[in-house]
Amino acid sequence: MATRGKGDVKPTINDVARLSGVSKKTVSRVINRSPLLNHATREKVEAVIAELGYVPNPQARALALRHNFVLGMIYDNPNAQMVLNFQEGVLDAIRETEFALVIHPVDRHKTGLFDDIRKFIEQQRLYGVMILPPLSEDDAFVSLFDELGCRYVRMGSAELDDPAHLVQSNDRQAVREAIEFLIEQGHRRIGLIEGPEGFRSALERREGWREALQAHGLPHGPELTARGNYTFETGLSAGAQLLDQAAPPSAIFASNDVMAAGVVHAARERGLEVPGDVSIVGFDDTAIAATIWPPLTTVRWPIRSMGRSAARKLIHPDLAAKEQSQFPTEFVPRASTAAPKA
Amino acid sequence: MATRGKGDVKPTINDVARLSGVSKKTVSRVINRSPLLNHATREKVEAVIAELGYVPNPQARALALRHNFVLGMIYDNPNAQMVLNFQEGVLDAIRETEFALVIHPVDRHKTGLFDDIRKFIEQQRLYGVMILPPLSEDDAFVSLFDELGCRYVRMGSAELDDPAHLVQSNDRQAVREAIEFLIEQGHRRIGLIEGPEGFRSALERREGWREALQAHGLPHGPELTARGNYTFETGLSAGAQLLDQAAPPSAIFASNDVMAAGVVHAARERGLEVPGDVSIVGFDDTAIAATIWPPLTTVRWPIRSMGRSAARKLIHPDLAAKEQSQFPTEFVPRASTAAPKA
DNA sequence: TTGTAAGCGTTATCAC
DNA sequence: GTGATAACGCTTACAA
Repeated sequence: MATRGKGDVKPTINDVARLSGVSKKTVSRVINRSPLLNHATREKVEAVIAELGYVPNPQARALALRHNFVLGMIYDNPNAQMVLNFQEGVLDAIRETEFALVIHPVDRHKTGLFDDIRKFIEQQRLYGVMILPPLSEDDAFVSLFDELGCRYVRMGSAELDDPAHLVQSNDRQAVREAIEFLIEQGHRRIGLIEGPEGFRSALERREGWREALQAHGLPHGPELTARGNYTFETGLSAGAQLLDQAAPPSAIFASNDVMAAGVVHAARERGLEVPGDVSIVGFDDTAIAATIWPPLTTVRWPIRSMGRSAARKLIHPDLAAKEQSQFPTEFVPRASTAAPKA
Repeated sequence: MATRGKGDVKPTINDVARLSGVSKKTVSRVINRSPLLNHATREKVEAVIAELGYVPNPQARALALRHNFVLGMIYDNPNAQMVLNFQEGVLDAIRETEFALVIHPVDRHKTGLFDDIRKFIEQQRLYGVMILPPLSEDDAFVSLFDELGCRYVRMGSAELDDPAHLVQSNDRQAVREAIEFLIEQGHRRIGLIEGPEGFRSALERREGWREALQAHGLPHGPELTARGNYTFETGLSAGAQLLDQAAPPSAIFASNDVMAAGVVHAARERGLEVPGDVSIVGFDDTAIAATIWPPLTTVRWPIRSMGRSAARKLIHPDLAAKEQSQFPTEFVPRASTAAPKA
């Protein structure tokens, strides 16, 4: 294995030490930016490092330091696009750094979840982890991270933790604004496709819907809601449930884009025009929002920015508390909404 | 950092050796499944390992072995869903193993791409890498991997390498079958939205289209083709180009699903019914295929299986050459295709 | 079949 | 400020 090619003997710290006439330890000090170091010595060593093209061996450092320069991403999410967007944000942040990203999807319904995560962190000697909803909403994991002495950042839809350990959106307010928009267009019966039970995002989005309707004295009873689990199929069936009523809503807010796409299908299957007969609003602004017909009015969830920030908070723990931890959503009106017919 | 909690001193190989009354080396032999080992000794050591809950330290192994138990995934792809699917396949394969996955997106137009990849492999001391199209189509990378003594597997749309280093689909044949389907439905003018220049997949899919039409003596000239780059927007504009002609095609094959979604939009913008006025076929069968309206007829690209197999080939190099390296596509007829009107 | 000694390339300790 | 020396936890010679 690993038959390394030609003149491929990479320089080590010993080579640098020898050529610059100092000890290993001094070279190590240069690498680790130790403050107590003679300026001249540092420059001399840095010159040799540059000349040799020396790069410290991460495995050796990991062994000595007892941690790797690796960030972990832990998730169990039905929304693939969200995971991918977050991941891209993280990669934005670690580009040009010495850090790498290892991803660790889990099944939250499986027994042994805790041991699995513990093993992952201990084995990889992670520098820090990022945890995505809905797992991030469970404080028990935080205890685990603390016990393992592992930095962490949670992503969530509400204020789950202090700013040093959190990147969040304000889903409740975002949905409130979306519903206000529908009300201004003249809608009076506005349905809700709720997300899965136990998801904080589902709860926040539902409350946003409720608060807006309540503030305007509009109906928000259970006959106007149906539950899905963030998949296309459940959006389809929940949409059907709402549209098949005697007095169907003139607008429907679905708690994410794929479910909204399902509602569009449900409407079409019934010969209903979107937005002519029913307006539809989603949440996420993932790729499908602009891809389906009609283009979907939705709320842009700044997942990529959150991923970027989460990684930065882990890499620079000193700045973590100061850096932004709340990320604004943006309402994106497209063609799936219009004033109601009559 | 890394203030490790309570009674958290993890057992090392020395503890195991001491408690089982053998040398470190013998324990090491047990861990590495050395064949020349007394059965009784092995059992004794394994008992102690189990009792202690000992797990070898991967960082120490990495240092001694000069490679990590880490697989790398290198890509630069406009198709996020494809990347994610492949990634999930890889994760399927490494679950329950000691391997981890680190992902490494790159920009193929950036200078220093080679150095970037070289650095990535050397730094992480990767066990092996998987490389996705279009990068995988460039033999120059193979030379790099060989030079670095790094195992690799390429993913592609045609026969790019020997089976030990390849997971592939046969896109040409897959498209040929899809076009045959349209011809059987009665279509005579069938347009093509081609993928970006320099992509082998784009070429193979175009040739599949051309071969099928040629075999049936049907037109396949440049007036029936337009080029996109696998994005929604280019699908939209290329679709417009085809549909705005004096004699527009009655069916259009788009080289991937998102472009097909763009064509659907282009048709709608012109008041054309899908599939009434124009049938549309995509390629990939990613999530959006079933999500858009009407549900998209497409070719299922077995990306996840390919990812799974790629990882397996890296982990078990001895089996790599024997394991399947060609993965069958599947034609998925849905509602976006029908017989032409007149 | 098993053990001893010497690395692997870094960082930590503690003198000077 | 800087440098010996001993870790870190494992594997690879090479012996026995």
